[in-house]
Amino acid sequence: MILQPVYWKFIAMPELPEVETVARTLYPHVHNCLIQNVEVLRPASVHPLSLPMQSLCGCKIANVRRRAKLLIFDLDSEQSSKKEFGIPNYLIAHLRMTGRIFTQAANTEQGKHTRCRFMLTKLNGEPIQLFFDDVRAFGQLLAATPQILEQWQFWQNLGPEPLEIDQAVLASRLGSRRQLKTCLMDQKVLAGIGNIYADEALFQAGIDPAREACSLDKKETGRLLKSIKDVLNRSISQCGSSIRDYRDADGNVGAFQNSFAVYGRGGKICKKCGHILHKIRIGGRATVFCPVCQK
DNA sequence: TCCTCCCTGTTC
DNA sequence: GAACAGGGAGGA
Repeated sequence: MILQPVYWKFIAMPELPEVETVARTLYPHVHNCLIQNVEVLRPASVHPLSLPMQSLCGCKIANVRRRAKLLIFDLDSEQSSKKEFGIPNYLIAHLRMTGRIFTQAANTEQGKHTRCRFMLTKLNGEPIQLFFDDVRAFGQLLAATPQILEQWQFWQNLGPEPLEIDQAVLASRLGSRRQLKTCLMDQKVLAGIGNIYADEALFQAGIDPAREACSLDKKETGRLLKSIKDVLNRSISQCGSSIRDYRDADGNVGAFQNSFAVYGRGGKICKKCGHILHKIRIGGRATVFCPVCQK
């Protein structure tokens, strides 16, 4: 079944599992679509290193995939009509907090928070639109060549994908004395984990988020990696079902909240031991943990 | 290594 | 009408 745009356009706070889901569900809608025109409604939503968005005109979307929290459209640029701008190989979107990318009918008007819209045509000539909406306007689009990616420090510094590493790699990434949770959210250490999944993985592993990253022994590192992968994989698989559930929910757009053990549950009862969950700040971010279960 | 800022809708 | 949500840049 192909998910309709209305279901996945409401995903909030996109971390690795959410961006993965957007990539998978967007693919069938935009694969082989030709970019006919681009309208930038908020210039600051285009990354400073980006080629002009107009350079995307004439490019065909060959694939949609994820790296870290980035959504990447691989482009086939053979028919690019705006060669004077340079020819991009990728359109990359960082959704940050509230960014959303979704298709709409060709005659749909832009929304209040639409930052950029793309007019596309499918292989059969049918026109559709691709919207980039972003309430808090933190998200950015980047039309990039491989040369631009070489200059993009954030891209160059991205750590490994957490779903693809083994225990030895994780141990080597956690060598610093910084607080463990800060390290997990650092995209240079691991790519794709944000506040939600850091808290959830640390709870599942039973490890205190404020510990020094380098203080974990072998057993704890193994447990942490298992928990990270489990939380991410469960979310990726639940994501589909949660999104489908959304159809029946009455305006409640927070599809994943129901399965969180700690995130957003400060002051509530720990589902494992019944103790009150503590809420503190680590690295400037709200952090919820169980002082009994997490040592 | 840690803090502040960006941005706006929601909650208190 | 203030506090809060937070990823990452940039400065202390």
